[in-house]
Amino acid sequence: MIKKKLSIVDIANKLNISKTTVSFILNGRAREKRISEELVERVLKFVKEVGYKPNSLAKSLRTGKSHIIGLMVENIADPFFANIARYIEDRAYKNGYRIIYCSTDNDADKTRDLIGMFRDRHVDGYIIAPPVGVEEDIAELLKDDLPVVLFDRYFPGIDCSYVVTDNLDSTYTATEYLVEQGYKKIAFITLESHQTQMQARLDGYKKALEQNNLQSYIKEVVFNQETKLMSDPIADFLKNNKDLDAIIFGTNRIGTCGLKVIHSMGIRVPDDIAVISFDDHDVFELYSPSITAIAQPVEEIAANTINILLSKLDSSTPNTDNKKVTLQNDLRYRGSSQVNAKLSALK
Amino acid sequence: MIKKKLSIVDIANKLNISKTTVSFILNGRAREKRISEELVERVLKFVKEVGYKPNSLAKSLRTGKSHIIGLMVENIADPFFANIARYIEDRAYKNGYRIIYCSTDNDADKTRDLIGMFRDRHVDGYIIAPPVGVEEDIAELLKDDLPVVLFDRYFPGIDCSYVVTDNLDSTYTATEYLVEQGYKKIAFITLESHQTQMQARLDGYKKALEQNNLQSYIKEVVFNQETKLMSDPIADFLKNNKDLDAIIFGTNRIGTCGLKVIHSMGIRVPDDIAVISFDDHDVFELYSPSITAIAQPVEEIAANTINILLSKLDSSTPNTDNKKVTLQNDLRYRGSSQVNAKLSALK
DNA sequence: TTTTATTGGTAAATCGATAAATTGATTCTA
DNA sequence: TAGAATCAATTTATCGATTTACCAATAAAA
Repeated sequence: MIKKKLSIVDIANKLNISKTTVSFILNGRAREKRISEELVERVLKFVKEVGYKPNSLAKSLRTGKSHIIGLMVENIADPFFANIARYIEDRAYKNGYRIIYCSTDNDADKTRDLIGMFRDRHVDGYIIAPPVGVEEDIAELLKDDLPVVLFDRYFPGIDCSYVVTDNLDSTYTATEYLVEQGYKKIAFITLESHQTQMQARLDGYKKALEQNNLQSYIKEVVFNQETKLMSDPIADFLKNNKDLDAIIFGTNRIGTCGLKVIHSMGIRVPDDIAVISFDDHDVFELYSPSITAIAQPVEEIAANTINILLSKLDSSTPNTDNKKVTLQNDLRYRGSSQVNAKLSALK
Repeated sequence: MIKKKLSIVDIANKLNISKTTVSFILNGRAREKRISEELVERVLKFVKEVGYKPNSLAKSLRTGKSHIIGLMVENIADPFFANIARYIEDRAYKNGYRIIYCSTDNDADKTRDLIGMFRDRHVDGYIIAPPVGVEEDIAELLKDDLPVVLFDRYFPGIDCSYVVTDNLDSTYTATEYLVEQGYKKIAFITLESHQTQMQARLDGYKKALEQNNLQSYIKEVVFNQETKLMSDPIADFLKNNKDLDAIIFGTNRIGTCGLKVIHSMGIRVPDDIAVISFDDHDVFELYSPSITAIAQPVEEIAANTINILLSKLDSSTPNTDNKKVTLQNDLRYRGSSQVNAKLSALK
């Protein structure tokens, strides 16, 4: 007893009318097409009765619209991206859009491949946290007039909508804050990356140090899913720089990883060393004493991103210029730097 | 200069051959269809030259296969689900499948709607962490011979493949462990839920207490995205049960939330109270002293799930019986219970 | 009276692929 | 030498929708 799925033709046949009429009615074009109230009702009633739902593949093929948004994040397992994905998914869903997502791993080749796959699935819009190396592919999408919004990072040379945060300013402020508290040997441990946001974070740190004539201690770690491959270099770095009095971590991932290293080396926070991390995370809040963090406004980032895309997708709004949004981060001062601040004030 | 996308007809016309021939060649059926080597090469070369890629919508419409897997998790922002999603995505990608995902929020109506949407997009297979209330919808999918794998929970009454962990056994062991350490007033704080896995966790706790003739202290909290709405009831519960000496949390979400409450109330772990949480999380490892956790084998869960689905999708393997997998959890003993254990041994 | 509009629809083309049936020329087989 | 098989593709149907073009009958306008 295989219940074959009904098609619009079946509906039309059952009602002895043409499929065109059914299509018009189902697409709300009945009035426009002057179809009688009586027939409209009869069709709607029947359609509801048998639970007919139009095949969206066929629909997409004909209309060119898929009502799917392609979302490319660096790694869906990263809480920062997972939270953004969650918010975007919700807003999209409420607007009749679905999400196909994938993780790029910051791999340009993989990303290129994925963009290609999104294209031939005719996704209606693209939300991308792009890795370095896909500039041309993004440019290509734009050239073909496809709606694209970048987030977390962007390409300075390309005129494309994006939503980012003020990374430089945040690390600058955080570093200045540490300097004011009396810290002199402040390290910046970050991921090796040429992405705009990571560069800006580094630049903010450098700028603050330069202005205060302090030496910089920079450690760039290659990202790896395998935590150990990231911990070991950090441990080495700390061993070689025993006199550091503060560390700023460039991402939440490296922050939690760094904390584990610090922990295992028996270094006390903040008595031995003060810590600030980019991105907030439950770990930083619950660490004892809690860790100062640069919190990105996750919801705001997501909301801005999806809103820009939805307005591009909404054909009723004129295709305005690309929106470039930079949001402010929130420096959440917590015990890890403050307690020590008090201590050092007593010295 | 709008570069209209090429179709198979354009290719055929340009080469003065039939589109069917092109289709056969592109689908590797050239030999089978005895098409001359020379022509095959000419077509492949040309296709590569102009960068033609078949429209997968049209393909899906005709073949009924979409090469998309529908993934439904409770909440993609939950690290447990995000990590599973990540692994599944990778394996799927390597096998030529893409993922459409969505968060159910454990809402049966929303889930039903999403299943419907997956269906009319003709996803090839379904991976679902199902909320209570969609039994019939799952049964319907199975009746129509669609490949489905459930994970994290399942429906005892439905013959469907699933991958879960031994929840009952884990909380039983954890509770027994606390009892052995001398704890007497052990609370179980969990989410209000009728899902199999949550019930099993509760049952394991109850079983251990009963066997030891101890009183149970159970607090069920309604899940809410808004953390405060979960912290307040927990705080009330703790205030009303000041003499508790240990707590087991039913999920990572409620565990971190509970820790924050404990923290803000000035209760010390493990000196005042011992803590064990279901699901492991960076927070539990980094908390000081670190917290014992029941770690679910995330990768194994994901690997089993996607493997079962892929083998169902692989038409070459005969459609065997449904696989029902129960994996063992890993009880990671850490300071939060051990340190106190030593203390209480000294008393 | 002829033209134009309105009414209430329908038939056929189209989207871009795959699958089934067919073709005409040659070669093999009984 | 009639019939079958092989070759190398081609023509046509199909998937399930939307969209364009059209139609016959009547009413209104010029």
